[in-house]
Amino acid sequence: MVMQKRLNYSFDGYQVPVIPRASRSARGKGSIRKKRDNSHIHAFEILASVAGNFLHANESSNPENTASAKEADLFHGNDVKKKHDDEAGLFKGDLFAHGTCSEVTTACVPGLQGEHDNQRTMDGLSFHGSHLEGQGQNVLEKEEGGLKRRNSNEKIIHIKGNSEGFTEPGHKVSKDCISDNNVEKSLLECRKNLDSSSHGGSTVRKLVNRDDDENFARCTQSSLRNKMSSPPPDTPKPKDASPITSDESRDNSELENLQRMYPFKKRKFFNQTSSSTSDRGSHCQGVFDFSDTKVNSTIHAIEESSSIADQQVHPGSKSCNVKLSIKSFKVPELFIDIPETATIGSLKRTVMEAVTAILGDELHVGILLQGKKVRDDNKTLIQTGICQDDKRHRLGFMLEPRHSRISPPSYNEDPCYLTSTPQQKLSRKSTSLMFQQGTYNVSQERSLIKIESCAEGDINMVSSVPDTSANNNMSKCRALVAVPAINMEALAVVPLRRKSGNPDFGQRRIRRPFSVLEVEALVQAVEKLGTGRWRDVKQRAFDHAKHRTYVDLKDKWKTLVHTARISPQQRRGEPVPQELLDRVLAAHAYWSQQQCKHQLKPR
DNA sequence: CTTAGGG
DNA sequence: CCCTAAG
Repeated sequence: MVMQKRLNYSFDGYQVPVIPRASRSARGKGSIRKKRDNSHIHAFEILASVAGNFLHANESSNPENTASAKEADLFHGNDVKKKHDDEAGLFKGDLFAHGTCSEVTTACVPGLQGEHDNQRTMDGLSFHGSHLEGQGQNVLEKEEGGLKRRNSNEKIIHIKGNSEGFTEPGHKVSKDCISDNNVEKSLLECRKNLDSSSHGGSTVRKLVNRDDDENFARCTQSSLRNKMSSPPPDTPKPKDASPITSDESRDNSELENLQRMYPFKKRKFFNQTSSSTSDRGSHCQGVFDFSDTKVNSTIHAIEESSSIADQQVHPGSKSCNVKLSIKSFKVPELFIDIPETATIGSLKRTVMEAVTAILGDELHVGILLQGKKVRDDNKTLIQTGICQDDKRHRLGFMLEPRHSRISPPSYNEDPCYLTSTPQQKLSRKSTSLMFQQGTYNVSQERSLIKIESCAEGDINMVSSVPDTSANNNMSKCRALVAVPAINMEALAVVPLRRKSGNPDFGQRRIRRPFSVLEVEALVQAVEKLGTGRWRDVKQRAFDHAKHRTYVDLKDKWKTLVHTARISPQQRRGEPVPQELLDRVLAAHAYWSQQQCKHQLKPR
């Protein structure tokens, strides 16, 4: 693995402009898929194929698996008759034939981290203490506040303390399962490993894909799927779980962690057409800076109209309006750790993601007066002491989870407590993002997350006071984000559905570009199955990628064919290796021909 | 539910 | 990606 120099950017606070309601809703219409994808998300996604980048080298070294060999098999008639053979047969020598997974990396699964030292690589995301409430948190690293890295310095996103719920989905695969020979056996082995959650031993390597749950082709297996998906997202974890060191608990943790793994990269802003930015929901809560209590009227001016302001004015007092102008909300300091080789686009996305991590959806505003949270929504401004005279020194706003129920700190469940300072020990549970069966949803529980200093509590929160405590708190609210140098394209966006709304509330699915790995998997599957069996292709190579429907695959193939035909200059997006495109054309030509033959001479 | 294609 | 006619 190449060590890449990383650049660190630190944002001491991130200004989040107050966005007029009208400006959001990027995608207003479109209908959300009416039918739910029945496939379930699997935390353990196996990459059955190798990234295109690795293909060349591997293919050349292993005659048995060379593309040419396979193609010979595929495109020279012999295999045609088997077109509709049983699936088992199809697994033979195709998907896994291309290259070997020698380049697999290991997912840095929270909870596994530090436990499996034998894992070759632990690339992935690592979040300290933040999320993973309850489940599996016991396995979180307890190291104090630092970013922990495994091996390479890449692909690590570490949110320190404040942000929660983001973990990288670990796509792992046992190397054994991708051995050159006996693919089927390997497959079984793989499944077995997955099923048993690495009972087989610590030698299981995990292949990770920084992408979401997407990229990859995996060892699809229904049994696995069932297993993985069976436990309800909210299945309570055994609180009295045995020490993490036990394989079993580790496995469980692993499963759970994986289940809740959520790519940091998922954005969740733009969705809902008609919702306000602030009610999006967040993974954590932030404290923000409130500028002026009374400023000239600006479009941002907030008069006494909000919940608080709507209250009746204190009887007897002159009803004067309090005008507030929140120029921007400030997000806690963000640390970005990104390779020098990363692109500007990557940096932007990284920052976006970091911000998104902090400002999720379903947020609501909290009011702080003189550092204390004003909990009574029914009080009037004047009753509360917010009036023109207050100026800015006493009023503060903060973003917090919508249903911020602060529960007594459960040190057992919240890893965060292990590393937090007393002030940071704020409720931070149920923050994990999870995949719900059939849909990419963020756990609703995620709304419980908060950023330390922003927690509900009477800690001296922030606020507007431009000095001391605010700064201190701010410094604690940092998010350190490391980003992989590559594959940023794979950072897909995930649709976030409003918890309140009808999930099926028409919404166009977010665009999730295919990664090279996915393309590779698709190509391989199509080479083997042909272009008219998308259902099978899906099952074969994208079985666990619930967000990839067979229609998507068909569409992707269509675009791949198109892409392969146009000049490289005209191509956009993450470049697809020419080798793959060549295969696309070859396969396309081959299967088109087959189709013709079939039509002309059905029998 | 799948395919196949146009949008 | 979406929408849909067809099978």
